[in-house]
Amino acid sequence: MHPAVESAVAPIRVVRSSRTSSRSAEPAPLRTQCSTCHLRELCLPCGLGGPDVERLDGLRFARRKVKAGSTLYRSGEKFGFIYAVRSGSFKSVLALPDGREHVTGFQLPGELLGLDGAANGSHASGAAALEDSEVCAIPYAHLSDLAIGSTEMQQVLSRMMSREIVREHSLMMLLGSMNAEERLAAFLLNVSQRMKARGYSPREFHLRMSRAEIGSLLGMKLETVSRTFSAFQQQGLLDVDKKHVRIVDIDALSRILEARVQ
Amino acid sequence: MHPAVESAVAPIRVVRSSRTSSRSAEPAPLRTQCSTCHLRELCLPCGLGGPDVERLDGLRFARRKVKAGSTLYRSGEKFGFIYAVRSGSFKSVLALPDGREHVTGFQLPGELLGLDGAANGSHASGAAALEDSEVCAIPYAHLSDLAIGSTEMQQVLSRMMSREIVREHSLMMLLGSMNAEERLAAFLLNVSQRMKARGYSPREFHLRMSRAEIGSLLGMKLETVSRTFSAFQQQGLLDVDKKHVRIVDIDALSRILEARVQ
DNA sequence: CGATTCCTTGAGGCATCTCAAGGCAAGTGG
DNA sequence: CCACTTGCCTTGAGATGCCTCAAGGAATCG
Repeated sequence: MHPAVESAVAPIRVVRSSRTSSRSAEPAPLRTQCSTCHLRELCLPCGLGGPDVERLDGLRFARRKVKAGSTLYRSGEKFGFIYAVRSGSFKSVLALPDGREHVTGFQLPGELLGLDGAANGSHASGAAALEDSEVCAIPYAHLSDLAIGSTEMQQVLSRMMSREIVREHSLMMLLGSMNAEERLAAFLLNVSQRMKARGYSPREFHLRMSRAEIGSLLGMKLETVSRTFSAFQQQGLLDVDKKHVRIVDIDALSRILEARVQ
Repeated sequence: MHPAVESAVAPIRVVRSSRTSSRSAEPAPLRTQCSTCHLRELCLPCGLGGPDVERLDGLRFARRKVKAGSTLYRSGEKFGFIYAVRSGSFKSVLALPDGREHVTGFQLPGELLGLDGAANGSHASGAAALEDSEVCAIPYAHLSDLAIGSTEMQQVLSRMMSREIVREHSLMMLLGSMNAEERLAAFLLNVSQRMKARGYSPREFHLRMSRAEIGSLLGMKLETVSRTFSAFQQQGLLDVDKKHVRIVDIDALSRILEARVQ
């Protein structure tokens, strides 16, 4: 990732949608209001009513830019914020004592980072930007305060956490019982779906992460990731050029999973 | 653990604090109060103050017995409760469409079940008792209500969820980058530690789950689990007799992990 | 323009899976 | 009480999918 990653790659830009531009964005200092954010529906898992959003607005979250390759927070760091990706993308990593790391997830705009910190008051994993990115830094204490008065807000908070649990469930599933092709197919379909949810093409996208990072997430070596990409291309499922991926036959890709999961 | 696990194993009983015995426990119908529960410190992750515990007591959670092998809830079922294991033990499983299942965790007394249900209002995984067991059924809505008034209660809730996230992190780590011996060593050390936290011997215990279930959790076939047990025994690390395990050389077992995780 | 990073591909090795057989313990019915 | 079934565990032998090691190419960066 990082500096280099962009390369001659995709022009597909991340976020940046319609209604943002005119107000509150440009001359704004570095604060954000949820009510005017186009990622609102993605960040706040469903049904947060008007009054609650207004209260959220009261907090006016600070934004924070993160350069490609630099970290948003590190493993072991004190937990104070959860972060919502505004633009760009991140990886979550568990650091091993010896300096190696294990990727536990990639985050796209509208997705949350840092939820694991609530367990002990310090982050179990770290997060690093895969490209120049921006986040909303949400003070966890403030969020908790808001939740004290509101069932809804309370539930949103729980739902966010629970979602993370469910997400990891399926990753465990993948790591525990799939072969290389199934893993990569699952990964690609997952990315595809998330891109779609963000209004991008589900059939064509740029992976901001390296083969090694994909491998780390999926529990395989980078060579195997590369070979599996090649295999998919040969089978006519994908069109791959480095980090640019076009899904040619999404049904066949799905069938790879169904074959195993039946 | 409890009833059965004890067997020839550890006599060290769990918590059992001072003020418990005399009141409210015996003739109780099938309701429980947290304040008098010896698993309190395990269920409620740290620091829930007096007033909050009192409010919890007001809920008087229903108990529920679950026969060995029967399910507490199934994947897809409507989410209404979270459960705290009182006695016995459980497995959490993700059901695959074809009927097979993947174990995502084992729960001991004082541990919680069902947290994944908050994401969508229905359980992503199911839970089944590994032996005759008993749980507290905690209505999620009531818990949320309590949390509305209390920062502390609110945080306990979040902490419980976050813990689950952290727990799954390490399982992903295991599944993603360890070999068979490391996986089993990690599993055994984890069980050992949890037994210890419950006042049982960390060196000798009964595994209530089958080789196949351990394998499912750890991402290996039952034969490999069996072979790895045998290997550990030959290396003088364990004394294994079916489900009864005695850890002979816990340091060597730890070193197996450190070798990889360095 | 050399250094660096990342990706691809090949060849061979090994860890784990697959398939198969047998043992042990508990439960069941005659 | 014994024959039989059933479920679970163990162990062996062979197959294989992924890893390891290695080399080369392409793009980026300073």
